Amino acid sequence: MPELPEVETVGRALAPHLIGRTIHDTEVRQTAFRTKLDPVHFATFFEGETIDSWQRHGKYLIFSFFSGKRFVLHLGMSGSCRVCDGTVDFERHEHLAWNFTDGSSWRYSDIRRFGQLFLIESGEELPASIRCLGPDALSDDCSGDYLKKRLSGQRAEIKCLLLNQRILAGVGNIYACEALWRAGISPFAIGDKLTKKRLIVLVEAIKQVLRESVSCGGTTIRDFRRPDGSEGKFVLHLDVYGRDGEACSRCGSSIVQVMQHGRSTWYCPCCQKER
DNA sequence: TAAATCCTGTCA
DNA sequence: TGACAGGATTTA
Repeated sequence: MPELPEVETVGRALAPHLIGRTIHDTEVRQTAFRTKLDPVHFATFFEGETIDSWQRHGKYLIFSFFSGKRFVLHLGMSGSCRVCDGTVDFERHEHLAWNFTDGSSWRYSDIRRFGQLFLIESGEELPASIRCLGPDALSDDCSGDYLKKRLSGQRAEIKCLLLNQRILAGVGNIYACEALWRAGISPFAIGDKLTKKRLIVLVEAIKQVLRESVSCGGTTIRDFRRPDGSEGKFVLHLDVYGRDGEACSRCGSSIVQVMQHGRSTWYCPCCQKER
């Protein structure tokens, strides 16, 4: 699913259609997501609420209402949103709708239903899973200094550590592979053993690849769609992800795919070094 | 720290 | 038909 650039793309595209709009009612066609949804609570929570602002932390979108309530959405592996006219037919995996008083409708579809939705009352704190997130990967708090301290004593491989949202929020499988390639760091390097100098390079690579992807509207591998239905174009700029057998664009060696703790990793064995 | 799990779809 | 898919949590 959506990693940081895809979530940012969704938030930016939705914002003009949501901010300042008032929800008239909702439709719930499916309740079984990662977080089970109570349709009655869902309906009463949103009715009459007007959206004030949105923000993103890692892969989570947080919508705030003027009332002080908040709605947190995580797109899981296959979640996507669109805004359409309220009279438009639901698509096969379109499970939720927020119908605005102006006749438009915000739809949420999620093929695999791994999405998470949290309804936060005014004054209530965010769920622990969000409070425990590491700094957003694009924020100033994400620095070589921070990573050096945070990875101290971490004996896992750096690829796996980058996927840990409690360390850094927003990086997923695609951008972990891409950032490590850009930084010339092996996915098998042990977190604790990376020098501060190399972590500074890594942080810059992470931010660079994320920013470039945001400017391309994210990466579409298969499911991801921007709210206007278009695909994320960063797929054209991937150097290693999904490119096993192809030549490394830096050194010409063959890109290799391996399974690393249950997730695919693509890397160049020649120019990505453990030390 | 690793594997299993939630679910549907696609590809080899 | 089985393996795998952009994720995160629970369990062993």
